Amino acid sequence: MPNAVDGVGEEAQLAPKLILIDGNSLLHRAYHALPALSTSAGQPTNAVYGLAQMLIRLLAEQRPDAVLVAFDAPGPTFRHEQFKDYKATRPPMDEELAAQFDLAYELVEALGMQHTQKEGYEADDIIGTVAQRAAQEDWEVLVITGDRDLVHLVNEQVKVMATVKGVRDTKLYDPAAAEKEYGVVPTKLADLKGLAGDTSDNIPGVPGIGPKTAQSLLKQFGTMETLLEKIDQVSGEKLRANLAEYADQARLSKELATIATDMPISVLPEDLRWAGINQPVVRQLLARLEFSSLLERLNDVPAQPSQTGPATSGPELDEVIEAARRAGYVNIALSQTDDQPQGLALAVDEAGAVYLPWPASAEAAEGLFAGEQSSLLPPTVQGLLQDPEIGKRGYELKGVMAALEPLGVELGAAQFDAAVADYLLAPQRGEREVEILTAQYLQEALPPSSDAAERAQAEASVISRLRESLLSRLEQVGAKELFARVEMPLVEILRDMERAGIAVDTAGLTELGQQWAGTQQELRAKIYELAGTKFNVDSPKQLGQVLFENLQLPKGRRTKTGWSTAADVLEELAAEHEIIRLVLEYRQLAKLHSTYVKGLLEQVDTQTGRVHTTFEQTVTATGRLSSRNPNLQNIPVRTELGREIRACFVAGSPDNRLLCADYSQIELRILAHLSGDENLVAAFLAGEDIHKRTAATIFEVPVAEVTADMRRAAKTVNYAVMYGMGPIALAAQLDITREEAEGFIENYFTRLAGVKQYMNQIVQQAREDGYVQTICGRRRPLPELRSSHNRVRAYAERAAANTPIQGSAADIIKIAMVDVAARLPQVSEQAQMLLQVHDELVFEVPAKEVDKVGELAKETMEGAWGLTVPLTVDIKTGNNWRDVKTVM
DNA sequence: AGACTCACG
DNA sequence: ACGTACGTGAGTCTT
Repeated sequence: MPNAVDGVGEEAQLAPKLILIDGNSLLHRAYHALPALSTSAGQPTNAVYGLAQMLIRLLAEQRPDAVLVAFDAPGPTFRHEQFKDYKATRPPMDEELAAQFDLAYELVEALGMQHTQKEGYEADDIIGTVAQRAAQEDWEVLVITGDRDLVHLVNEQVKVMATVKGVRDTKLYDPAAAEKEYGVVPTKLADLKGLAGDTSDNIPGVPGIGPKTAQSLLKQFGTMETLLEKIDQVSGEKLRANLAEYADQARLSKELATIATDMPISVLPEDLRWAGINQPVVRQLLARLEFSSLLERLNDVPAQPSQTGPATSGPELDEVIEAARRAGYVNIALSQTDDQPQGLALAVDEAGAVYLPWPASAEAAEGLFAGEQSSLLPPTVQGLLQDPEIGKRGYELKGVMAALEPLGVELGAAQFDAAVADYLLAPQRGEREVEILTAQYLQEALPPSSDAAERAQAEASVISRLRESLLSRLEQVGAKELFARVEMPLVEILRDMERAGIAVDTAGLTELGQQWAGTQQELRAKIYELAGTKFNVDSPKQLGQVLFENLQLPKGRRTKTGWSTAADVLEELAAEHEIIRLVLEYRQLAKLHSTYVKGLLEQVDTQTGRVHTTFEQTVTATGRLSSRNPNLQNIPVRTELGREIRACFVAGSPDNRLLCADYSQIELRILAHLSGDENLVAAFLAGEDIHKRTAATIFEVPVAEVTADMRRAAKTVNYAVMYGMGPIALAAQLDITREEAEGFIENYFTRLAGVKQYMNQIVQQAREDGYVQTICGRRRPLPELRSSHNRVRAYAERAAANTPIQGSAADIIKIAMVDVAARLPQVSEQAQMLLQVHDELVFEVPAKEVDKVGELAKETMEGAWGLTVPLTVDIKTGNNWRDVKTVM
C-alpha cells in the first residue's frame, strides 16, 4: 500500500496547535446555561461542569500541542482608567459562581494545562497578546470563548470558537465566517463597536449609530480614523452632527473595544505545552464533583507520549488459571465495542490479569476447519469457566454469558456481579460502568488506557476489591440477603430465559401486516378527503394543524410544542367530526403495524423462529425487570386487534403448550399487607372480589347491586389510590365530574382508613429517612422529597407511596422465579420458563406435563412470601399467548 | 437528541 | 396557576 504519511511524515510540517481559552467567559456561560447542578454536599458545580466538558472535548477533538486558560484578574483594568463607567452595568458575580473558580483552577491544572491572569488586564488581552505572538511564530491558534469580543482576533492563523447556546453548541469563526456575520473584516470589529457601542460592556459609541449604520460607514470609509477625518463627506445632517460632537467618545470607545495584543507579558507558546492529563488526580476530582458521565469521556483523550510507560509484563495464562483454582473464583471482564465482544480478561486479584482476544465463533470455525475447535478458547480456560466449583465474579455477567455461548462455553451460575450489587445500592444511577463504580466505591481511578485489552485487564483486576466494598455496603443497608438469595441467582435464570426465547408465528404476523397495511392505506385516503388536504398523519404537528387550524376543532391540552393529539384528547372530539374516529383507528393500526409486526419480525431468529429478548436487571427504580430488543413485556392485550398480535406468540412445537401463571391483584394484596387496613385485609381473607367490594364502598350500594360498570370504575379507583392520583385525573380517566371523583376518593378513604393512614405514614417516614423500602429491604433513595419545588416534591411523594408496593411485588415474583427455576427440573426435563411480565410468568411445557408444571408454578408462586393476606395465582394454558384458558 | 405517542403491568 | 397517577421501551417525526 502506498503511504504518503510514512517516512518524513506530514506531522512535522504541520503547524503546532495552540488553544487559548477564555476561562471567565466559559464559566459565566456554563453557569447561566446549565441547570443548577451541585454535589450531594451542596457545592455548586454547574459552571465547572460546563468548563470540564468543554476542556475534555477540546483535548479529545482538537489534540492541541499547547493550551492556556486565561482568567480575568480581579479588580479594575486599564480600561477603567480610560473610562470609569466601563462594564459599569454588570451586576456583581453570583456567589454560586464565585465559589466555583478555585475548582476551575484545580481542574485546569489536573488536566495538565496552564492558567494565568494578570492584574489590570482581562482574559481577552492575555489571549490577544499570546495569540499574536504565537501567530508570528507560525503556530495555528484556536481561541475558545463564550462571547463574541474575541472574534476581533480572527485571521488566517487564528480562529475563534464561540459557544452558541449552552456550552455544547459552538460556532467556528474563520475570516470568512466572521465577515459574513458582522459585515466587516474581523480587524475592523473594534471600529464597528466603537461607533455602535456595546451595552453589555457599557461602551457608549456614538448616539444614533447602530450596527447597520456603522457597517455601511466603515464600508465607505474603511476605518474610524478615516471616517472622522472626512466627516463632511458623510451623508445625513443629524449623523454628521453626532459624529462631530461625539468624535472623542468614538475614539475612546474603539480603544475600549480593542483587544490588547501588546501586553507586557513574556509568555511564549512553547511554555504552554500541554503536559497530558494527570489521570489519578483528574479522576479523583471528577469523582469528588460527581461528574461520572465525564469520567467515561476521559478515555477519548489521547495520552501524551511521555506518559505511556513500557507495557508491564503480566502473568501467564496458566498462572492465572492455577491461581483461580486455588482461590475458587475468577474475575471476568469482557471487552466489547458496539455489542461485539473483543476479548476477555481474567484475573484473580490485583497480581495481574490475562487478556484473551475474542476467537472466531464456533460457526465460523466450523466453516474454516470443518469441526475443529482450534480457534475457540483454550481448553484450560473453557474448563475453568465451566467449572461449577469456580465462582464467577464480574460485571454484567449475563452479557458475558451471552457472549460466551456462541463459543460453546456455559458459564453457569454467577457468584458476584458488581453491576447488580450497585443496582441495589443506587437503583437510579444512569450509568454503571466499572470506571464509575471504582470511583464511587474505591475513591480511586482505573489506570488510564486507551487500549481495550488493558482496560479489560484493569477491570478484571479491580473486581475483587469492588466486591469487598459493595458487599459491606449491602450489609449496611440490609440488602445482602436480597442480593445473594434473589438477585444473583436470577442472573443465570434470566440468561436461560433469554436464550430459550419464545416462538413466533411469523406467517401469521406477516399476514396481519399485509392486511393492516391495506386498511391503513384506505384510512389514510379517507382522512385526506375529510381534511381536504394530504398530510403526514403520523406527524402530531401536521395532524394538529389539520384538526385545530384547518378544521377548527376545539383544542384540548397543550404540549411543550403545540396542542396535544393524544388519544384521550381526540376521544373527546369524536362527536365533533368524523375524521377523529378515522385518525384514532389509523393510529392504532400504525402502532400495531410498526412496533409489533415490522419491529417484531425483524427480531425473530430466522433459524429457530423464536425471539430472544434481553431482560434488564439493573434499570428500573422500583426493582422490576425491564425487557428490550424486543420488549416482550408490552405485547398488546387490551384490544381485540392487539390480541391478534398476542396470538402470534405460540408454543414452539405441536407437542408443547404455553402456560401462563399470573398473580391475582398482587399489588392490592401488598397494599393490604403493608397498610394492615382491616377492611382490605378482611376482604382478601374472605376471598371476595376486591374490585366489586370497592365498588360497593364508593358507590354506597350493597355488594349485590354492583354493576359491571361500577366494578370497572372501582378497579380504576383502586389503582388510582395506590399511585396517588388526584381527583382531576380520576375524573378525566372515568369521564365523570371532578366532584364525583372527589366523592369516590373520599368514600374510599373513609371506608379504608388504614390505607389513607399508610399513605401518609410512608411518605413521612420516607421524608425522614430519605428513602423507601420493600418487604425484602430493597431501597429507593428519594432525595427529591426534600425539594423546595412543589412539583418535584409531589412527584417524589407519589413515588414514595407507590414504590414499596410495586417493588415488593417485584421482590415476590423474583423470589418465585428463583424457587421455580430450582424446582422445575424435578418435575419436567423439558419445561422452560420463557418470560416474566411483572406479575406473570410464561412457560413452554410439553402438553403432557401441563398439569404438574402448573401445580408447581401455582404452589411455588403462592408460597414465595408470606403476607398477612393470601397470594393467589391463576394458571392458564393454550397453544398461543392469546387463547390461554384457565385450568387452575 | 428530544418530543410525542402508545403498548404493557 | 397549572400538571404527570406509578413503572417501563419502541417507533416516528422534528430540530
